[in-house]
Amino acid sequence: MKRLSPGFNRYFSHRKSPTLNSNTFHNHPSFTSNQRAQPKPISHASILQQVKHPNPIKQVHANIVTSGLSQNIFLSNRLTNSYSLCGLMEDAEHVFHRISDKNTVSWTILISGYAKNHLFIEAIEVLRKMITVSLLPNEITISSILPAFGNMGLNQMGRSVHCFWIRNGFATNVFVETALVGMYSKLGFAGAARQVFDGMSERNVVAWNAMISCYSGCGFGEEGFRLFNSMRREGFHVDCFTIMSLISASSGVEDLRVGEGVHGLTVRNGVESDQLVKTALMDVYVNGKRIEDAYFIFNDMPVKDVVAWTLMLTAFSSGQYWNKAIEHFNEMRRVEDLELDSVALTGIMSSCSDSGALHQGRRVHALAIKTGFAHDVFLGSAIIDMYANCANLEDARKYFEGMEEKDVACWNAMIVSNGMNGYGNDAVDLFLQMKCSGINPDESTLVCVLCACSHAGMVDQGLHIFHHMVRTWNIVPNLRHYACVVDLLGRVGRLGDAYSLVNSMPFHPDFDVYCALLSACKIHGNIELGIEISEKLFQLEPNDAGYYILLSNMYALAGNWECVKMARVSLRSKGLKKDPGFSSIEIDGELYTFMAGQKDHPQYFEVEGILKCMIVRIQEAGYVPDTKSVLQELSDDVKSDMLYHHSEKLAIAFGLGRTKPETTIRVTKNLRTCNDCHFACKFISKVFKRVIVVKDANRFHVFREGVCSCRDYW
DNA sequence: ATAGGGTTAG
Repeated sequence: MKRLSPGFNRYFSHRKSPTLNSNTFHNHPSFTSNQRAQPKPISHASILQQVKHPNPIKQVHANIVTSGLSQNIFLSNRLTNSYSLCGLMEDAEHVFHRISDKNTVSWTILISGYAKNHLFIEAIEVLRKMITVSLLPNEITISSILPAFGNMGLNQMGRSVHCFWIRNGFATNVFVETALVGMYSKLGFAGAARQVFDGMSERNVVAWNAMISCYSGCGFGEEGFRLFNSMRREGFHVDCFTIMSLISASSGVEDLRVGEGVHGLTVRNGVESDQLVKTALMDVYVNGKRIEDAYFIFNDMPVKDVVAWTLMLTAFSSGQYWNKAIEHFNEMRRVEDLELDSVALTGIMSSCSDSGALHQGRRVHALAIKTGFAHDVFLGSAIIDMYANCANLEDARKYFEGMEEKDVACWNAMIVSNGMNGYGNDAVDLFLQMKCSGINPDESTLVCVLCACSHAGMVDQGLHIFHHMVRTWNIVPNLRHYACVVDLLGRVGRLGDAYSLVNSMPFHPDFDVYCALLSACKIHGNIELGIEISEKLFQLEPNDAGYYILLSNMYALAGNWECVKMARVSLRSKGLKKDPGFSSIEIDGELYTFMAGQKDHPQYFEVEGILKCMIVRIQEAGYVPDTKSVLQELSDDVKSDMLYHHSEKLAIAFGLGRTKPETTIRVTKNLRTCNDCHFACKFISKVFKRVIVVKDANRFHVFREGVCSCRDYW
């Protein structure tokens, strides 16, 4: 017998210090009194059962071969299973193929192995081969293959296997039925899942959990909670899987009290120490924008894994605490034994993208290269997005062209990047190239191309692509697409066409559609239609601050200050707040964020003088404050002062003071930039001989020598 | 030998 390698030791987690020599198998704790009858197979098998890492499995494998036991079907099956469990499907296949008389168990192990490794097509293929050699799948084979149909959306195949099961008159089996519930749940057929569930003669916790998670996954969270109550009435013990399903049921509910209730349940059922439960709870609070509560749970975790760290990172990023996100990421890198993965890198990359932090983004890109993740397509699309969002289309393009593998998301990111910069023709070219390279456009592609056409005023092109994609790519247009087309038509002034599209499309118009129409009304001065749309929006969602603002802005444009006041008062009486506008600028790798009128900003003393000087200089060059941009009834002096303190101007003034002459100034704004700031930026670029890049919520504006890249069309 | 759970981009 060959000696096992010393590395074998550390894979025995349950044994403190096994002495490893050829006697190990015989000394193994699971070794029982029948050792004399069949000593070797049992010891090999029991070791295989406990070992979860590739190397010791290979050792045992070699040992089996050298002991002349390779034809033992029981051992070969176990070996196939061990390889499958640690993801080595090639080795599993290898062992499987050497079994001369494969039985149902051998086939089932291989099928379940592929399914567990999410190789569903392979799993189905093995099942097909199994049937061709005239072996009938048993109840375990069936429960192993069902998830494959669910995950692949293979509705027909799943149903036919379900029929096969019934036709063959197998006795009811809780595993198969639970797997059927899971399959129908993944396919989105909550009704079919419930039918199976109701027909079960025996139900265990797993079956209840599967049904509850089905409801929460299909968006029927309340039904999930109702089922949970029945489950408790019937006396079933709640485990952490139940809690996980309830958490995901509650994360769809806006009312955070539901989430808090589940948090309480978690504590009462003693599963609050589970790592996954904690992470899921963090997610509930993150979704409810209660980042401090999430942070509390995070800090309370005795062991923080990379997922928890990453979730916290994206929480800071989504809350626009960008510096905190960067700080958190740096902290994360210092944690010992915490390996960064592509998800973590993608998280920080998209944070850099959202904040316009180009230097930080470059650092993360370098880190991605160093850690070998630079070719991950997920991270790749985030890298493209980051360069493009930081007004660096050239680097986005360079990276994109160097990519070995591009998926549809990478193409979409590149198309949208061109669109945001106003390069409509390039965006359309990319779209055509994408089709030539064999990548199928998806629903987002259509959005990206339509936006690009819209920004560039390419109405006919846009309409053509819309109709073409719907006809030949069988893309079913959704509300987002209609909003893009409304925008496309509205921007160039075809308000009538836009309006009749809104009335004839097969959906009730939503926020995006009305907003597209409304902004067209604003651009083209159709106040009457604008007020009509604003009121519709207002009725749609009377508790959203955004709609009050829109309505009041429309009244302001019409000069109806009475109505403006009414809208503002009702806004305040409901205690609603609108999202404040802010602009950020990155200087020496640090982000500075300014809010409009924020005179208590730590850098305000530094900005104040430069700002005053900047305003005077551009006024000399012909700038006049556009007081119409202030949508409140105030004196012109007060209006001008408000305009001078818009967040973009504060950030630009700060940038002028902190950077060398001729350096490009890049500012990122969370909302759309106003008319006055746009007007002022042209003068600033000319007077101070600077290129100014303003990224607003919509697109890029590159101001150079008094002209903007958007050609005043946004 | 069999079923159910957390993070990321467009």
